Amino acid sequence: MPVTIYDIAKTASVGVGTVSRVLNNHPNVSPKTRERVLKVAHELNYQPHAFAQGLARKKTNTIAAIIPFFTNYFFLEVLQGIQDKILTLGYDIMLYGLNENDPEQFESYLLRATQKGRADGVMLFSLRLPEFFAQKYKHINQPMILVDCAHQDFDSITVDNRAGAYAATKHFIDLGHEKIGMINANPISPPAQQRFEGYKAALTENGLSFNQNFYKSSKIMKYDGFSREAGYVSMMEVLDLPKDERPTAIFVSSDVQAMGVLSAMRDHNLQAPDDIAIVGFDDIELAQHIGLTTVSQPMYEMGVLSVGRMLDRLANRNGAVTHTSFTPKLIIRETCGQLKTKLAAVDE
Amino acid sequence: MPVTIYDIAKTASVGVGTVSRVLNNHPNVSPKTRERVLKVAHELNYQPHAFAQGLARKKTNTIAAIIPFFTNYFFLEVLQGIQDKILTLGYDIMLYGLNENDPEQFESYLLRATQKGRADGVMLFSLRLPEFFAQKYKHINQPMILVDCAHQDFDSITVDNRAGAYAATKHFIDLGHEKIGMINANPISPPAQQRFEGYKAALTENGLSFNQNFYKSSKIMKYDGFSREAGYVSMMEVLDLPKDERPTAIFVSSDVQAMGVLSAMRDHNLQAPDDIAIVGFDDIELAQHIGLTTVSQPMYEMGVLSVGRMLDRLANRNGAVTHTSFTPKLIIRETCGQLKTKLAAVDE
DNA sequence: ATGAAAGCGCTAACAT
DNA sequence: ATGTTAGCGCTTTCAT
Repeated sequence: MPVTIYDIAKTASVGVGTVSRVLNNHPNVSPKTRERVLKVAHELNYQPHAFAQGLARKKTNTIAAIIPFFTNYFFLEVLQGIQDKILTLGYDIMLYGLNENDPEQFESYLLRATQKGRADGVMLFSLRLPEFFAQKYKHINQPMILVDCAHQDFDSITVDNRAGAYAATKHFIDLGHEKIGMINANPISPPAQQRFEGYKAALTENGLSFNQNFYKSSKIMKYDGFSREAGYVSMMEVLDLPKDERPTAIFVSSDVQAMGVLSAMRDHNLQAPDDIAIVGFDDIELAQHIGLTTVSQPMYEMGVLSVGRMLDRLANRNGAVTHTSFTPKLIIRETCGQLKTKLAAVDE
Repeated sequence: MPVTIYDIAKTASVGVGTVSRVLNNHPNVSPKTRERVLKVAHELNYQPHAFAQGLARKKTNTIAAIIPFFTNYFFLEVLQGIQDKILTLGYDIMLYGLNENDPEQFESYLLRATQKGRADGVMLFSLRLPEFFAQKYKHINQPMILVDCAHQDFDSITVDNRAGAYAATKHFIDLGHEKIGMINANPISPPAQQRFEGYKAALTENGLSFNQNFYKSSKIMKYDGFSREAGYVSMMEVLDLPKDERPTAIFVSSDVQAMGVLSAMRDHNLQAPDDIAIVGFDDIELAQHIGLTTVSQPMYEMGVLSVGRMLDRLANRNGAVTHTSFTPKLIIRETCGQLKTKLAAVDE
């Protein structure tokens, strides 16, 4: 039989109110009754009932996290940041993981996460918030933090995709490349769009012109083109070009795509960086293993920060909406090659 | 102001009991009142309060999952199975992710997950259950399912590590290898121990003897030796041997370790399978990318099954404890090489 | 400082 | 078939 505060009250010969007070560190209770109650509580091995507490306090101490599993390492690392931080704050995480980019499932999660008495707030990851839901949501008294996606009416934490793409492309330019291509995911996805813009800006701001032949967007739409297969297919298109019409360097909009790109090259007996230099985006764990130069996002930090934002918001519902953007970092490894003039000296 | 069943009752001119009955599909309510109540509930956009329901029903409809994040893809895939299955059953997942193999954090999670009114059951992944906790837990009326770990007193779902290791080793034998080594994680970990047994059994049952020089267990203890670094260090030890005293094939106890093994080989200008053939274990996503032959576990299925077990157990607390073991499958890719006699014909 | 009692929003037993 | 009421286990106001 589970022990309740009534059991404690009876054994300690006090009222339940007093028990509740000592358990919650309320000031108005004499030191000796406090001590006595605490002792009894401990002896009885008392544990508060989470749901009963939540109901009475009108607070669940739970945060719902809606996360697309298919972002793999991205989500995994962000989640670690969240977990570490939230732990110290006494909150629990309710997980809603999307296996597919399925709008219906997404909506059912959204509904569930926003159900009364389920969670104090919801964190949404890498998912475009449907506008109709955004409107509806604003009337619910429950904060929502957007991570790796944005909407003007909600707090968001993102990464500056444009800056990352710019840095990657600029690096190629600094290395002496002039024929710089890009293999993009589906440009309908905001990150893909932003990365494209960064790429193009780096080109034009540095005296190079954008060449349509060097740019391929994804033909495979699964995961918005952020997939190995999509990268493979796009690279095959590039390799269809006569050798001297090909780009000498390619910025790929994600590391998974870069995997496919590298496979395609291998199938043509080509190597990076010797034949074509490659830079990816994301810095998934794999990237390190294969020496892929890429753009790294502070995922763990983003997770930590998002929890901070959530708690701020929980404490102050009416503060101004904030948008925080992290600047990603170029991680130079092998696949981008070195200064073109030195290339002859490079061996694998 | 959130709408409650009292609001519905008032508007529909019925008692709250009736409202509750129609909302819960109880039989004793006339079709027309049912319809009326339903209509009002819909118009008022009613949502039940999760915690209030839980308190009254003495049921949270939540399952706690304690998962080591550092198992990466293993956990990710299992989690996908769980999520897909649990979704169809109206349960939610409370996530407790371990970032490090930290016993203290583990215990605090265990405590939290088993707190009254927090979750109806807990699923424990890849984590050795401390015996003292197992004893204590048996008195709690809350089922626990063990996944990828085992304890005689609790339902468990595991993979037959021994059989997987046997299959991997046997494959080397079939390929004509005679000097077959193993690079193991920390043998204190049950999976490592079991994989070692399978390796040894395959050797001795097929007329080969176990050679201590060909066997290395992990010197690096982080993650029980299931790490890239541990694999790297162990392989370096192997490569310290004179060339003709080295094994010609090595079974590695995990894919992450195999990554390190491959790096070590690269640093010695060696290649798999040409110089030394390699087979891993786990079939992480990476394995496919780099052509690593490995042993694959039905992770998604295990997740699905674990949820099934949990619900069975929730429905019948006193049924006999079950232990289910999946047989893993050898996935043949490039790093194990082909029949030794044909080797000359192979080119990368 | 402390006890009694009224909620929190729901379910379920008990009347009728 | 339906309304009323007593919990579920806790917090918090209101007396004292």
